[in-house]
Amino acid sequence: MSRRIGIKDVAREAGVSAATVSLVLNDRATTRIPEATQDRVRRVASDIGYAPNTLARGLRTRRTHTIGFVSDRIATTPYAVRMIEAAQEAAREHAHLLFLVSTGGDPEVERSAIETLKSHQVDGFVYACMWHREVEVPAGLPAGSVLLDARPARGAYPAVVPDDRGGAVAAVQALVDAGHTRIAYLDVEEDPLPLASGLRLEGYLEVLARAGITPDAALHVRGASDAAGGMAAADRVLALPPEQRPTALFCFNDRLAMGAYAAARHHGLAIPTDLSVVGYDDQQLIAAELDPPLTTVALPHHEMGRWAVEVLLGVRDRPGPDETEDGVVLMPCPLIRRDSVGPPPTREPGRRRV
Amino acid sequence: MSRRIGIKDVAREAGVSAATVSLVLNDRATTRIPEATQDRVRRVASDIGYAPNTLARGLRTRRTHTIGFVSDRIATTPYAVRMIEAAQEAAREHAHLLFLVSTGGDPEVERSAIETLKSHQVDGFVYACMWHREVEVPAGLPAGSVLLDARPARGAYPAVVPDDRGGAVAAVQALVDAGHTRIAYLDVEEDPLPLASGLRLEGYLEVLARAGITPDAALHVRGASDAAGGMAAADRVLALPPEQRPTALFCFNDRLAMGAYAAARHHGLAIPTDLSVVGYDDQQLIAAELDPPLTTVALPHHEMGRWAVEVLLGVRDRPGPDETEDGVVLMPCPLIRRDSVGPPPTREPGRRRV
DNA sequence: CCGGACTGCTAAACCGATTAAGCACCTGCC
DNA sequence: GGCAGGTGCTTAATCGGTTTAGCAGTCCGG
Repeated sequence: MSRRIGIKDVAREAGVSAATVSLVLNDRATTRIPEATQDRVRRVASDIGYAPNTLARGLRTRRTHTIGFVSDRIATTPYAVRMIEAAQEAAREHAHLLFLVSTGGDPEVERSAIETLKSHQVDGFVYACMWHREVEVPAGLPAGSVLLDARPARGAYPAVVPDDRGGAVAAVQALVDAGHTRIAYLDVEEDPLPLASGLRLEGYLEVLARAGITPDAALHVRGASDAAGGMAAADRVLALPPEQRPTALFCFNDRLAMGAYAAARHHGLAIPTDLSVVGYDDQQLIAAELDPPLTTVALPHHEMGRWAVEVLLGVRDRPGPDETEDGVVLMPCPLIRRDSVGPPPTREPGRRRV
Repeated sequence: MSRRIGIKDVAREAGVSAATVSLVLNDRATTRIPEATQDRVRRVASDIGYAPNTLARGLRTRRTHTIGFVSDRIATTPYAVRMIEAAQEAAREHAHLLFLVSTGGDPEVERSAIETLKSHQVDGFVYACMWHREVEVPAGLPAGSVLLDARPARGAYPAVVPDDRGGAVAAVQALVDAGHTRIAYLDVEEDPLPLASGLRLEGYLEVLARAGITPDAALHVRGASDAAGGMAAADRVLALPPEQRPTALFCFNDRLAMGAYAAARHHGLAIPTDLSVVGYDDQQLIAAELDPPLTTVALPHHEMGRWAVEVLLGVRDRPGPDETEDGVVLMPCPLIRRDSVGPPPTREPGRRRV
């Protein structure tokens, strides 16, 4: 193959200097170069199929139009990937390219990935987690990097996380609004507890308090973060004596909710007639497929991913202090209403199904 | 911030020329430069924190150590993302970085993404689909680009797709081995039909033929690609008269299988005692969470992703013609044995459950 | 007719590396 | 003493652009 077509070729063909071509194609100092010349240059450029070499340009301008997106994992939880998709989309809208690196959470890999990206002269970094976490920002991550689904243990970085507390408030409020007063929280059991666990608990308690409902410790149960754990946990609260038994379940996530459905079935309870259930995460594969479809709270992965690169590129104003908590912005988690919430049963909590 | 540390700084500090530094740090022409000097250069480089500028190097050497990964989507099906993860992992192992672009399948976006990536001088392209498809390779995609989960409609490109037919063979064979002779295929209903649908049907029929089982057209049913569709389709075959009713279901995917579980429940059939079920895709969220856990066929996303970049980088030999079909390599789909397959019921297909 | 301002460009340095060509010095041999 | 050959580097060109400074030429006012 012959040499790539460069700015010089355009210059020669158009009968001007390379400098002029550069000025024209970058709309620089445009006043000084007459339209006629500009048109000619542009015509020639497109005729001979000129394409700029971003490398060369970046070398000179020190802006490469690339972003390093470093993430602990990418494929753990299915929908967190939306963050990446949204980040890439936002990057594309602003003519940037995303370098994707997943480190598996290994600090050494992380460090070396950051160095590599720096040597590629990325314009900035997004440091993402696939779970809402507090992170020790890796040494070497430049100031101004933005944190995604992570809050910095120390240091000031723009950061965005889901508003787990607000999401829980919306979920539990929906239950209260439907008339429930005995609402259980099927929490997750993990070591260490995810940040979201405590935040959602706060939201849960906040709504109860506002509604004048005294929290019942027996209604806060924990289970492993899967359907089996959800089933076991739900089973415990559903086995309580009738007057103590909850009429609604707020589940830490959709998998627990899936287990709760199974437990409800075993107890002969129909959803939402006898028991209302709200999940969290809005995992389509579960939430939409369950029978009945699960009312749940969605994680704003898309919005967060977009936010991160827009802030990084400076095309979105960083929020004022009122929108943030300790400097990290809380992205709202919308309640997705489907069919698993209804009013509490009026009398006996339902008859057995066959 | 002061200027970046460059090769010249190392040169000055070590008392040699920039050329020497370059030669030493790249282990070039090493015979001509004495160990003492080399050590000194390397020491200085690390002392003053020299990091090479990959852009400058790439400009000169015409190798940027970057790969363009362009994909129709990234977040549609959760586990397909593993392809990206594996591709990135393989790239990292060979000191390459991945530019991730998702185009949403829009040809115009695709075209422009490819141009952008070219202007960034990527060393090569992976063109990926999130579903096994035949694709019209976009104009502008250079020869030598590798196709991932896609087979080219025309033109010769290295390409890898899952061996859907082989996966179906494994699945149905497991059923036959368990003793089943009446095996239904719960196929997907979509327009157009995915390639996988036909291939898995071929595998299904192949096993039946080998086992001397005459296929029963009534046992090949289609449903929408979700739990509801699976339920409806399963319902149809389970409602057949006892002597025609299948004792095992091979499902196009795990979501259909999930629906089949529900249908089985409605018919009072226990899995695997009364009915055996095999899925496809191994979507953890479904397959592992179902009760009982679903035996299914896994898509080799990880292996395919890795294959693509290894072939692109020339570190893996392209397969001989025996491993391929029309020049595209078929990556095996392993059967994941869980608990949804058992021998067919001996007499009556089970009593009603309470 | 001269000087200043404006117009329309170009020359050349620069970004940070790689690399081909070659220079200066030393040694050894005839 | 002269020359070949080896050693240990350096010089300078190059990759493909951007950008600053400034050069010619023209116009215009005085």
